[in-house]
Amino acid sequence: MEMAVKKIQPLNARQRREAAKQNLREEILAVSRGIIAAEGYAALTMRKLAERIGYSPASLYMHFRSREEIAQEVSRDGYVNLLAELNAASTPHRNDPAARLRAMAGAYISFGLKNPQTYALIFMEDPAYLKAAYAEQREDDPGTQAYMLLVDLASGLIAAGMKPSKVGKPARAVTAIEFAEAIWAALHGVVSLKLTCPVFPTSPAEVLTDVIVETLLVGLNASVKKAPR
Amino acid sequence: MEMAVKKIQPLNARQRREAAKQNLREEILAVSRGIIAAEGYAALTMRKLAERIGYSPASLYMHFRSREEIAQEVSRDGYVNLLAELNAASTPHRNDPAARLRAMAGAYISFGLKNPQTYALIFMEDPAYLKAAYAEQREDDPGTQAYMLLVDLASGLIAAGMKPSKVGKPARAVTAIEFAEAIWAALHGVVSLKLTCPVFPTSPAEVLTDVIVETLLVGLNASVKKAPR
DNA sequence: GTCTATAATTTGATAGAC
DNA sequence: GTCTATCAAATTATAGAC
Repeated sequence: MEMAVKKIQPLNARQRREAAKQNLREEILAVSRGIIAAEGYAALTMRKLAERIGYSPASLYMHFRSREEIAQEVSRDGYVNLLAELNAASTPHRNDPAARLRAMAGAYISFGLKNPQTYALIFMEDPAYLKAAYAEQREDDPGTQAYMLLVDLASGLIAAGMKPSKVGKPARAVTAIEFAEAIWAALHGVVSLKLTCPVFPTSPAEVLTDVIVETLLVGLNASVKKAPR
Repeated sequence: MEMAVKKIQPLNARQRREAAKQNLREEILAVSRGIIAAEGYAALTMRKLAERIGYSPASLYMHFRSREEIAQEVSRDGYVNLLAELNAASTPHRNDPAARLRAMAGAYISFGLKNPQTYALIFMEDPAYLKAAYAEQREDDPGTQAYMLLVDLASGLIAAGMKPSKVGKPARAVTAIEFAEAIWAALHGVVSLKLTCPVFPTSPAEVLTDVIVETLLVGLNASVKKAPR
């Protein structure tokens, strides 16, 4: 009985301190996400950030070493959301690689267009501050997981006989990693061009994506017909 | 006789002033190109620029309204070079659309990888200062010409029966502009990803380009076989 | 832990002497 | 046209009081 009560009791002083510190850290991140999403990474200044959370600029440095460390965390958070959308698009089409490609491609450009500033932070910002994040290459890193999901998509296409054209001389088969990276690059091109160029391309991102994906699929299907059955 | 001598005579005061002013303007641009090419647009500060040309910062404002105006000129210059390389790649393959696509794609990513900072200035920088340039849409603008060259490439492919897969619902044929922009976006994705991401993609840009271009070509060729002859 | 105050720097752009 | 000197405005980050 006593023990049960004890477990429900409020946190002790030390725990409360820890919780408060954790909460403030989370609030800093939440506000940072908001600023970046609305105005971009360049607009994330320590002064503005401090003002919005109701603390002084100096206090921020109790929770983060630097502005870049905040950017790293926000970036990681963006990867989490991207991964979630890619997973949601991928899951219903486990047994249909072509449909899976269409769905994931749509989810990718949709994410980029709906979260332009976050997308820019992750993929289009000067990458110096991301090196640390990439250097880890931990398996639970959401960016790594999104990457692996793309590789899995490419593997599925290849396994179904939908192989990209051979490349190089002498000609050799394309690996799943190369295939995945090629797909990623093409999609990234659509999103990033839309985000940076004010007038070009004139066509909607969805149309450009369709042109690329559907024409690639025709090319891939050509290899299916030739494959032994 | 007098007249002939007159024509050879040194410039008068006014002409010399004009020439000197023009020369200084060109020197400012040349040094700016160098700084941007070596260190990127962010490193182009008026102080550094003034120091390198041996004038004071204030003097720069006699020749350019602002830093952005310099960026516009350098950007235009980059377009001139890009256009030249695209033209050189295109010309030998006027009668072979597929070979022309391969050559132009190679020239495009080669330009981007060899001139990363200039490429970033043109296509990846915050585009506010480019709006003026784009707004003109003059026919002699090198950027517009490069764009039109791509559209011509797409037109050539389509005319040869190499049509991209239909898109939308109800399905409709892809226009040359959409096709050109899709190709451009995919190539831009390869270059820009290589320039901003330190570790991904792991595959060389040339391989990614090959995967995209060659697989697209298979898809395009599929439409040729179906075409009436 | 949080604050005030400020250091230290860098920037684009300008005023006025010459 | 060019210079010196400086403005005005940002920025990140820190020192020291409380």
